[in-house]
Amino acid sequence: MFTVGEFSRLAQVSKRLLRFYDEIGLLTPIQIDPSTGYRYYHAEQMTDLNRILALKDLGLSLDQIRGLIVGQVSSAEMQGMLLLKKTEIEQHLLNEMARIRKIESRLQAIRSAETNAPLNVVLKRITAQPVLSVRTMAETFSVALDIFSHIRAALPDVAVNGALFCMCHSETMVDEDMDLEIGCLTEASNKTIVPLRGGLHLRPRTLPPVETMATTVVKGALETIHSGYREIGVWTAANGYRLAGIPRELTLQSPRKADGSDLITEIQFPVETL
Amino acid sequence: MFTVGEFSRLAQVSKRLLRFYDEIGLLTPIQIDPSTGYRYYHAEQMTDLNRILALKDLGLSLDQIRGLIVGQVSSAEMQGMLLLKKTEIEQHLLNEMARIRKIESRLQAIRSAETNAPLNVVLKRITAQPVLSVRTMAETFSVALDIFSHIRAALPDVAVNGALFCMCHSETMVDEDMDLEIGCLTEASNKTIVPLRGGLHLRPRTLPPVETMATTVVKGALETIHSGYREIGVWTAANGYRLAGIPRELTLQSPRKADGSDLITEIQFPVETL
DNA sequence: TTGCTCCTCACGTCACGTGAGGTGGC
DNA sequence: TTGCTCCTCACGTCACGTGAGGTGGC
Repeated sequence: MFTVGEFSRLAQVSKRLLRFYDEIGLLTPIQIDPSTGYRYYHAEQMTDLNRILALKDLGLSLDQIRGLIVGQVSSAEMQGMLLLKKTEIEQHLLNEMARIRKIESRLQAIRSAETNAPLNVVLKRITAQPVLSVRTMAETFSVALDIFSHIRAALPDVAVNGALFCMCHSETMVDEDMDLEIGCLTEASNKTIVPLRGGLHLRPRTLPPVETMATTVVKGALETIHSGYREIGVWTAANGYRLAGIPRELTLQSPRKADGSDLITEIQFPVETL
Repeated sequence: MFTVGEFSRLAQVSKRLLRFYDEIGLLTPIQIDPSTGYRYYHAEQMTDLNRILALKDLGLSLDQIRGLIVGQVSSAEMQGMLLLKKTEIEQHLLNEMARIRKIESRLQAIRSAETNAPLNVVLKRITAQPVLSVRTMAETFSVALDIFSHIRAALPDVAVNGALFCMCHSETMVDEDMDLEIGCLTEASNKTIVPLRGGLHLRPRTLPPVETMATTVVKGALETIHSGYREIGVWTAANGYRLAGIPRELTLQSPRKADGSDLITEIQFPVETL
């Protein structure tokens, strides 16, 4: 029979841990003095404690361990739990390795540039986006700009909220004869069709969700937006990803200055791991 | 200018996160309505948020990130933090891989035995142990048993507390001509020398700490204790460790029955990773 | 009026660590 | 009496998630 202090020293765990396991009913001392509340442990309980510690070491939660101790679990269920835990840890390992790659690419960037460059690219999971949009062929870039202003004219409040977007469905990234989709974010319930100047119509649609988007925010006129694409390209290569799909450009702030230098755009590019 | 709801949708994060980052001063909206408390975010703040998310993605804590944002950190310091984080994660990876090996060996044990065998072996870090001990050559096993009973006679209270231990310093694990160290755990302040029957003396000493001990608890007479050693041997091999040093046997409960079947012993075996 | 968004508490999460404040036996 | 152990609260950790309960504008 050992007191908490003795038992904790022999087991090389903290007294607090023993009291805590008593409190949550994981390991109750065989005897508790009713007047003083002193806990007394028996030598055989070391086996129980070891079992708990071993299961904890496998990564199971105390709740799961209690389940194993009280309700007898079949070996099949035990296998299931362990397999589940194993895949969980394996997934975790992959994430951690990706994290290391990111850190390394960051370190590389610091060393090569000797500057604390802004850290712009972030991975995000993007949910399905209800939009009102129009898809059309644009021979030149100014056609796209015209459609933008037509939308702003038709939906003045949207122009303020800055939820316009643009996608280029063309395979090649040329600046002429582009298959463009242009529109604005909306709610799922909005099913209206909005006519635009020039005979085009905004129609309701839902952009599919994307598991991993590499995103970055660019401030400046449309002509400078390629810098954002370059940044995403460099980042994905350095971090073990590859571009996978067509990008979206999201206007966070429409320009008010004549030169468009106060435009703020978020670029979203689907990526996948190599 | 966006409200929390709009900004959270655009950024694909929760509103709670934005309010929380405001609360802890990580990302304050550029404007807060004094009467309603409504938060308003500017499009440019998306860049700040992205920076925070990117740093978080590297594994930095919000506290560290705030440090980076408020007090400008030099690129050298940044490198230091990232390198530290990287080694931290690498260590973590090793631990997780060891955990997977343990799970696999557990699964193997379940499948081969088709039984939910007791899970006995636990790794522990053992601190330095102040002891009173005697070291001597024992020709036969019964000499060791005699020394045990001499110690119990000299220190009756220790016999109750069950803190006797035994180590075999001999290289080979034969049962004759063993270089034995036998004694009991004590406090660091205890510097007494205890004479035993037979002319031997217990002297104060400190057993060195051991980083990783594979430990198991065995109930039964001394003759059955080899089962514990076998268990540790199998376990270490299956989990990617190797025996490294001399084991300790710790008596958790001295036998009171004549056949010694109520003896409870903990075996501690130093191990290291392969 | 109904529905929608906004707000501020404030508890819950997970497995304990760390005092605070008090007691009992040598 | 001093020192040591034991006890029971109860807060802190980390980064939010999740209601509860109430408000303001269409």
